[in-house]
Amino acid sequence: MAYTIKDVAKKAGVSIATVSRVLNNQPGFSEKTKQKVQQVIEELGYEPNAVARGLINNKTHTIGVLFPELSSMLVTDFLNGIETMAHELGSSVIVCHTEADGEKTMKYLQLLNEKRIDGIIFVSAILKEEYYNYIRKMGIPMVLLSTESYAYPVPYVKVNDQHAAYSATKYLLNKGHKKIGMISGNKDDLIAGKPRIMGFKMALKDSGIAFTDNIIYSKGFSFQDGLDGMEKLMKQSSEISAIFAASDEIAFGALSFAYQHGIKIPDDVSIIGYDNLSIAEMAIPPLTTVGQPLIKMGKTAASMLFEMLESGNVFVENRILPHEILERETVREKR
Amino acid sequence: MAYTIKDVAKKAGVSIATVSRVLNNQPGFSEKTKQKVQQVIEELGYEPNAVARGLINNKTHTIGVLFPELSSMLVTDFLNGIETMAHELGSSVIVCHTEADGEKTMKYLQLLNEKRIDGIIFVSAILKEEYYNYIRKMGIPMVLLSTESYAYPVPYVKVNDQHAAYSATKYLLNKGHKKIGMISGNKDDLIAGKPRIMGFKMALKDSGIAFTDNIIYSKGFSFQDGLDGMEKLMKQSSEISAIFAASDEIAFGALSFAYQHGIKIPDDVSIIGYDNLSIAEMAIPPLTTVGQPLIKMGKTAASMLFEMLESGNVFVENRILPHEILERETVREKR
DNA sequence: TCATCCAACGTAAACGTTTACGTAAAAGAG
DNA sequence: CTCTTTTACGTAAACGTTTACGTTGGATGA
Repeated sequence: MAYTIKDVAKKAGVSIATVSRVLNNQPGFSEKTKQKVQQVIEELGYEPNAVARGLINNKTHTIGVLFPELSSMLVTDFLNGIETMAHELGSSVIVCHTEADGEKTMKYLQLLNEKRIDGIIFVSAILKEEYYNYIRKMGIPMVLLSTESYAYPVPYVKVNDQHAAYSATKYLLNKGHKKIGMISGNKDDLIAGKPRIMGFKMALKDSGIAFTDNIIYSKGFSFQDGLDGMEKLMKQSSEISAIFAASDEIAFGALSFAYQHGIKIPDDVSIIGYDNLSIAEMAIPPLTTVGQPLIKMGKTAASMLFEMLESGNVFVENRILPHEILERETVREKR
Repeated sequence: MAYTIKDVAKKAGVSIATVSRVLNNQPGFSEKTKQKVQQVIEELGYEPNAVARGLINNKTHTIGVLFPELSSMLVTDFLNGIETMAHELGSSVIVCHTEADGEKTMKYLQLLNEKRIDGIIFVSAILKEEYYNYIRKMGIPMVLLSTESYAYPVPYVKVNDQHAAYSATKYLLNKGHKKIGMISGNKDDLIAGKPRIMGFKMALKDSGIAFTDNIIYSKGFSFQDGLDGMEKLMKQSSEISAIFAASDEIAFGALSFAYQHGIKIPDDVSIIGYDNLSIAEMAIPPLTTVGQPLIKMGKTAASMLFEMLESGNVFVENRILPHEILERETVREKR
């Protein structure tokens, strides 16, 4: 059994209150007793029980992070950022992966509630009414990462998807491309799907390019979607010279399809992705992409949460982090 | 404030002991009171406080996972497996990334100790004496994932690296290759480095092929190591027709270098990787590799931990999971 | 010198559970 | 019908902390 504060108190010849006081550096003890107590703590290797502390302080120094899936490559960087910041601020993080399943999500929320975590970061999924209501009842702060809620006042950290998509498309236009296609994600996805499509369309329109239906609508943002999307796009509008892929994984799929069918990238077709996953620069050829600052986003989400925790405010400013175009080798100037 | 067991007891007109009994399904209450209590619980939306439970039961239903880094792509799948199994068995997982830093690791261990977690999974790093001693003192079970300890009796789950490397090399040999090179990881890494080198050498030897120094020793297992390794290897022994890369990331680096320098894969040189990361099949061309069952390994590590927790044993059988060769398109028969 | 104040503690209640123990009533045995 | 056993509870202690409150003893002030 681990030593308790009582053991320390007895051995140091003081009361547990005094031990607690030096532990928490609260006034009410002399230098001499401080020395003595700390010496005993050292000797015994005593370490306070965070569970007991949590019970009385109503604070567990633990936050929960809800991911729809752990297989996506985005989460690694998000988690990295979150964990780094949380640990810096003295908290631990519990990961949950909900598989985008409503029932599972509720189970996780219940679990996290029972564990009395201090706050929640909700990642890359839509915040359903059921979730929101439950978390409200829990009475703890929450922030959304890489998603936002139109229905509920929950602070979020994101990049501006529409703007980023606009930039990506504009980048292709500036390179002289006129016939540009897009392999989009799910157009019914109001967070990551539609805005990127909107940005794409808007850039074309602003450049005075007549919009010819060059958008392939996929189910998701996966490699397979890219593979399928590229096939459809090539069949449907073979004259295009550049493609905006709504995610890096889609871009990889497109790249793969191109490779399999002798389409040279970027000689025949240019491709720009979206996300800047760590593997983007490992692609062949290295993928030009509009990057989200993934780790930074994770860190930001965590600090927002702690800001709310400290201030006691239920809300905090949203953060729109800047995107950035990483020029690599999948886009070529069109003469 | 959330409701407590007292609120339930009062409203149901029973004592807190009775509420606790129906909560834990322990004998000592009638069907009628059970109904009543459950109804009140439902009405109030009461959920037990796991912190208080943890204090008295000395069990937090939380395990800790220590990763050296969260950026490697291996961890996603490991974490996925661990989290899935842990949640299935009613526990949460706290992630820690130590950045392979001794001091940080000790800090994390201390934190986990204070939080009174039930067990630890230690991933992909060497178990230093300091760590081991500390965890022993914590008095909780631990299992090693994708690593093992020669010095201490800690159960582990791994694939047989040497055997897997042997298989990979043999696979190349069976395809008719005679001049085979290897881009290895760190040869001083006794867990993931040396065994793979040994397996490689042994396969060559068993096939009666004179060993010519065709091994490039890298610092790690990264993309950059693959890029550099491939360059060195091509310079040093340009006549080789096949390469065994000690990790998929190294293989990606090699692929990239080959692409940049007009070396055709697999026409000029065949490459086999190691790990079977999810992105292996997204590579161009899709990467032939010897696969570790990453998710399965994570799940296995978790179940071993829970087996130890339930049985109270400090040890449990090690698990060597089978590897498997995934034939894709980076290896070609040599005529 | 004596009242006052403050630093330096100790005591005990509280946090929300679980559980050993006690007790009254119901059920069963003879 | 009485005695014993069982069922269905309630009471209170315990888990390891924090903290409000009370109690010292010495320093300070007049």
